[in-house]
Amino acid sequence: MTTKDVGRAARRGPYAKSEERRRTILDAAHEVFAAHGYRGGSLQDVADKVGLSQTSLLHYFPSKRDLLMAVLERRDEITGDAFPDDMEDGLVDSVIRTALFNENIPGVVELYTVLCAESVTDSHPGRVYFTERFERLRKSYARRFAELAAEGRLRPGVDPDEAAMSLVALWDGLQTQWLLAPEEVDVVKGLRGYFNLVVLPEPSPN
Amino acid sequence: MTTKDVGRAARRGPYAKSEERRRTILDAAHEVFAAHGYRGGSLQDVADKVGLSQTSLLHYFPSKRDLLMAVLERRDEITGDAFPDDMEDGLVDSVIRTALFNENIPGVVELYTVLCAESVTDSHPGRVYFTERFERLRKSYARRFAELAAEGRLRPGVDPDEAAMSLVALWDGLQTQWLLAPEEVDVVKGLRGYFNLVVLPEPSPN
DNA sequence: AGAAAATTCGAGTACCCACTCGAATTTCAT
DNA sequence: ATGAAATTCGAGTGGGTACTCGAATTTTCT
Repeated sequence: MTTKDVGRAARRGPYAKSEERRRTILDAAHEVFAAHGYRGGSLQDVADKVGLSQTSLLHYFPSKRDLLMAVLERRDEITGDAFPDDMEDGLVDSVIRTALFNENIPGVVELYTVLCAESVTDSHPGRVYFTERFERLRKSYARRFAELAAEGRLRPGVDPDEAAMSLVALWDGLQTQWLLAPEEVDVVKGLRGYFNLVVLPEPSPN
Repeated sequence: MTTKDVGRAARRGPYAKSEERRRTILDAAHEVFAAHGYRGGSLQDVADKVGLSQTSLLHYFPSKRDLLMAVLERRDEITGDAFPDDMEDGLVDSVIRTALFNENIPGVVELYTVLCAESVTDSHPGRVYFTERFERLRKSYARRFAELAAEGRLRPGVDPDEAAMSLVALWDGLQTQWLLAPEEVDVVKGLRGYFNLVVLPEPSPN
């Protein structure tokens, strides 16, 4: 027997198309939550977008809350920011590259921005996700800034922890302004400006 | 005749307690929208908090949208940030003072943060308010930074417009992180750090 | 005091919400 | 092929939503 058979029932895995269906649903939910927020978006909206009944949707994700959590996990997969450490690039280059990449996926940025602020409201299911995300990001960037400091490439007087906190804040704030006025706000420019203030140029090898 | 009398009707102003009622309702709506967002908060919640029927509430504010706009206007009155120019203080001091003040009114900060991000979603009634607010803030701060630059107190290479955009972004981003982790994030510290990087100390009068 | 206007509310409307239940249909391992 | 599991859905449940309507009550002006 390949699987547990409690009594005499034989469990069978999900069918072939199942995984693809789940991805389709997640993409639709991603759109809906980005456009209307978690509270403003409905399961019916998502089901309609997939071309599925609301009931069938709930077969894959047993509650709206579960759907949201899955969408947030998928967002992490798309952006790959769950592991901001394992880059070979330096801090500056990796941040700028991601920011440039984000310019092409405004929907993902919108989802992030909308849900992040919504999550500070009472008993929002995304609250833990964002709290932990910020904690992780601050720690990760603080380490990178500390490395730069050790190389003498951090401007004297700058605290790595504070720089990390500020970098995350600046980035998020710029994205919010960019979503409201894409023509007038340049996220990458703002981040470059901050790095120019904080990290000193690499010493020429003389 | 003191007022227009179309036909023969004699208009009478609102009664004595009316204005106070309106303020009470606005305060309750402020709380509700901060705690649950615009979409998540209901007129019933607000009415319950005031101790009024939902119908009576709609006598004062004919729609939920109107109520939100009134709340946003009231927020401006509270923080007085509609006129960030007419301060006698310097840019740095006035920003830091406001940030210190905000530490005592987390509810106002929460309302602002939640509604701002929510307003980037489809056809949100607050969208215009926040778009215009950002435009106004960026222009105002850019002028202040330009004044500093004229006095030789802006670090060389720093663009006033970019600094204004970044200051607003940093401030908002710090507030978001502060709401999610008040013990770990210090908004004032982050802002001071940025000013230390960007504006040079006043030349001693020798 | 009397009348009109402002305020209050109970009841109702039409609609949307997340979620459940039971049954029909499709897939797939044997 | 066949039977059991996975998938789908129609119908319903209980509840909430913003908002309307008509009438009762309270306030204010004359």
